[in-house]
Amino acid sequence: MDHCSACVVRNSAICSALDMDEIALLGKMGRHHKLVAGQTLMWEGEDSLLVANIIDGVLKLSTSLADGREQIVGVVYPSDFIGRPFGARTQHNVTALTDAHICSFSSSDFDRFARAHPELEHKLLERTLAELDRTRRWLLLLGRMTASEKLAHFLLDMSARLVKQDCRAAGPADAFDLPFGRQQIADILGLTIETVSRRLNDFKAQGLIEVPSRRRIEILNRAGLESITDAV
Amino acid sequence: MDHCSACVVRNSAICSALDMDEIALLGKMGRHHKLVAGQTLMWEGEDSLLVANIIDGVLKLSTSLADGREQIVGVVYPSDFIGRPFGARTQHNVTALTDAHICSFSSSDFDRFARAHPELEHKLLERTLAELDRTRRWLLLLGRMTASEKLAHFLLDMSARLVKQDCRAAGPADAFDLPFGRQQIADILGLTIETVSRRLNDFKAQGLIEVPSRRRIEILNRAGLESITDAV
DNA sequence: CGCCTTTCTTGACGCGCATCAAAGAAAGGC
DNA sequence: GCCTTTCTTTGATGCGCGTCAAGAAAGGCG
Repeated sequence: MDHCSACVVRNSAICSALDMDEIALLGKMGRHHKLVAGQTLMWEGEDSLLVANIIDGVLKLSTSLADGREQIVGVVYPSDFIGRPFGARTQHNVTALTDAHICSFSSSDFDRFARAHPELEHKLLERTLAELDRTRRWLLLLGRMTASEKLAHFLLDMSARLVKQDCRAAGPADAFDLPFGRQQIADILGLTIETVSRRLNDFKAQGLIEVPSRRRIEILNRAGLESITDAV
Repeated sequence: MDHCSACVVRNSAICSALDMDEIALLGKMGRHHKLVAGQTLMWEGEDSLLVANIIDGVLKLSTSLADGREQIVGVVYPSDFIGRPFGARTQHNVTALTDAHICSFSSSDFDRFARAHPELEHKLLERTLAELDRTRRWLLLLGRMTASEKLAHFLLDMSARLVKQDCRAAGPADAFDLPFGRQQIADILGLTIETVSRRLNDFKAQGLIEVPSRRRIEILNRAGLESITDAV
């Protein structure tokens, strides 16, 4: 796979830990893959057979209860890594939210390669530590915040992640398109779709945001949103 | 520090990745430390100056909001590892729940040593991946479970972790002492202390558990508790 | 042992968010 | 273009859990 030299995430994915020769070696084991929005790549509970780098698109990690209640436990973006190396069972579903490109490896191939390349493992460790920090902050959100606080937090977080890559000419500075529908926002924040809709309209009524189309958000008053998350 | 050869967690802590020579080297950098119950070892937001292995005792990781709401985001037991290697800021408070012994290292010493010893980093990676899996399941609990489901889950989880090390002669099989007070259980589950107390008494009234003293739990009907967590 | 502090329980009450229901808006198919 | 399907909004209602307020039990300590 000589795609690697042209890969758009080559300098930000974990591959950046490797030199040219190593990349070539790893590249031979990788398979480029295309996912359509809605497609599920891995299922909760099944053996962990593959891992992958996200080249393009957004995917969700989710778990659910027997009666259908669902919780999104992670969202991954280009250059992120998905899958569970080192022999455990997959703990959550992995589903594409948008059309996506990934570069996948067989778990066993990847595990073997990683153990032989400490720099790669180190990169993976740093990513995993950062993801653990982020997930722990999320516990605070789910366990202790009100619906408004959750949503304000969510919007600010999304703007931090999404604004840069959104280069629409017109419109105010803090504008972006969410890769989520209302139900998915609810599944991220531990709310119902109705509550998400209502609080979003409250924000609109307060002049904090504008919602020109279903998935588009424009932040009109960032300080106002921040004051909601400040937890006086 | 020649304590290492006599260390009780030597075969289960991350040190188990190392051979005798390496352990001796790492041991020289480590300092044995004693904590009393309630003592806070690290503070949210401060620079990450040390990491440590837990030798004995139980500690909590917690974050809080400006108005005092608190969420426990992790609980660590003997042989677990605490602190944030590789240069980030500490994201949560670390507080001893019981008297505790730890073996601590300066972050910078440890980072340098770890980067030079891939086997150690690998062990740390496996631990971090497992902790991330556990934390993500916790998201499901906080985001989507009712108070009773949360508590039943909690009790079963605690029994899995605590029963083995509790060798009190008398009493039924599934008996253990929690290292938590009611408030701490509430802070783990995203509830209030009153709700914890009420649901616990419900379980008692249903004959599922017995609570002979404040911190002691005896599971009388495990299947009954499990059916609560099954989410029909 | 008695006093004091801390922790836990119990009750009354109300709010926030879920639930149930239905209408409205956007998107996709042909 | 119209029709169907899917997603979102809006309204009415109710329950679960939080909040507020005592009171009871358990520890700690002189």
